[in-house]
Amino acid sequence: MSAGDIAATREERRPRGRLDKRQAIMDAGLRVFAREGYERASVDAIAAEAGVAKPTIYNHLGGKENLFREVMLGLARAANAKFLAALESFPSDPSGPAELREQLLAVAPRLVDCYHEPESWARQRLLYAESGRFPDLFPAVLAAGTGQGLEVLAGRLARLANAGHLEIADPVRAAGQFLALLTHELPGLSQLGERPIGDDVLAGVIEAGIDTFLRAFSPRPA
Amino acid sequence: MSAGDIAATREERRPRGRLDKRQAIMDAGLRVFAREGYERASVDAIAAEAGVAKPTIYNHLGGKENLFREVMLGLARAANAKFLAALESFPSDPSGPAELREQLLAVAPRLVDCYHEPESWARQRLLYAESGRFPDLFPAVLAAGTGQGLEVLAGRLARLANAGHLEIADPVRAAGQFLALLTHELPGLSQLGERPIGDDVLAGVIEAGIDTFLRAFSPRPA
DNA sequence: AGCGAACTGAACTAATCAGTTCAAGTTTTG
DNA sequence: CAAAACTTGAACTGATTAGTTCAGTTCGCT
Repeated sequence: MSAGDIAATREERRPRGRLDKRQAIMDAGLRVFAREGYERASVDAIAAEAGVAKPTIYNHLGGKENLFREVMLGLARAANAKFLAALESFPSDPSGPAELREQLLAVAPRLVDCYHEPESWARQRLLYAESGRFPDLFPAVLAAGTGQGLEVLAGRLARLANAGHLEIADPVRAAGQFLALLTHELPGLSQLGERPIGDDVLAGVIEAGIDTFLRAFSPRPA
Repeated sequence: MSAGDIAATREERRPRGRLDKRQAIMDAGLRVFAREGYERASVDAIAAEAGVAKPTIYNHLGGKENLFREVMLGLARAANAKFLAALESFPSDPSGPAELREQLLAVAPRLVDCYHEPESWARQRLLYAESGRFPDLFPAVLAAGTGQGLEVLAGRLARLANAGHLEIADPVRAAGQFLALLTHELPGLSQLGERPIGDDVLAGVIEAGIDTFLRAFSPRPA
């Protein structure tokens, strides 16, 4: 019972059944990978943190490499879902420039949040760290994650342009620039996610990004 | 002449001299760290690739952790020097908007190059990967590297604003946005440095970034 | 020449870890 | 209830690694 009571302090009741062992393993895998990195993360540590025996990991996920891949793809899918949900409140028919700015300022924090939450930092850092050893991971994560959101955002911008609220030649590129303007300071400010950013600082970054974007893409008076 | 020649140190006459062992170790360390990551890189492999016995590494650099730190700081310093050199040809007194744009388009590839060369990708990826285990590394690399360049670029922008060529409220923030607009597509396009980017594609990215920047920060007609 | 410092190669320690095996226990299901 | 499937803990293998030690070699310098 020496290994058990460590896990028992975290989960009050450990169902020995085989129900959601897989999800528990993936959750623990994410935590340990994020904390230690791929190489230093030991399968034993993941098993202990998941409250599961080591062979169970091999039963469900086949091994460390596959577990890592599944964790990363899960992160990408979750991030994409959250990003798309945030895009739901993207302005689609503002009454004028002032309302457009207001609505952009309202939705931007939700979009930036997608880049600033711990899972996003973990995803990005593990991706940067391990895309050398997992060459298929970067395209896969991009496809399941940010890539799709960028396309949808581009569509939203194109609609605004079509309605005369913006002047955009290349919506996909403009969407990338929009996100870059909103997020480029985050790595430095948050020390790659290891330090919180003050709400006022974040609001300043967002406002500056939105204003630069609007100055660049607002229709010019003829 | 002896410090830079890494390619020849393989099988050729190996100078047992004591002078450039340290640099050979750091060069080999960079290569192996970039190729394998910190954890997977073995000191034996670095010693072999440097053409040096293992104890020599411990004599010169004290151990794996310290070697890694030195490699990262060396990368940051070199990147900073190259960035500052590129900034020498940043426009300082253009005759008008057209020449300003032309001069920006001329200097931008040199700046973008600083972010697109292999050492830059290695630095960024190792920094993202290991800043959890080396918490002091991120601030140190930022201070020795990008941080300084950003300040200098901000100064250049402020001079342009002061001369009436641009309208900039916060030069440091504008400098960050300038670089973000120029570089935000690089990770995706180059697969974190593992694939080359076509010159025409890169030129398109640069032109789009410059144009967005200029539309946002050009003086408005009163 | 010759002294002292640096370098070498090789072996050695102590530790870690991925993945496997197995006997015994538990859950699910027919 | 009973068979089938899953889980557990624990031990074990095979391999790798950081860091150290040391006797002998080579180099720089006077």
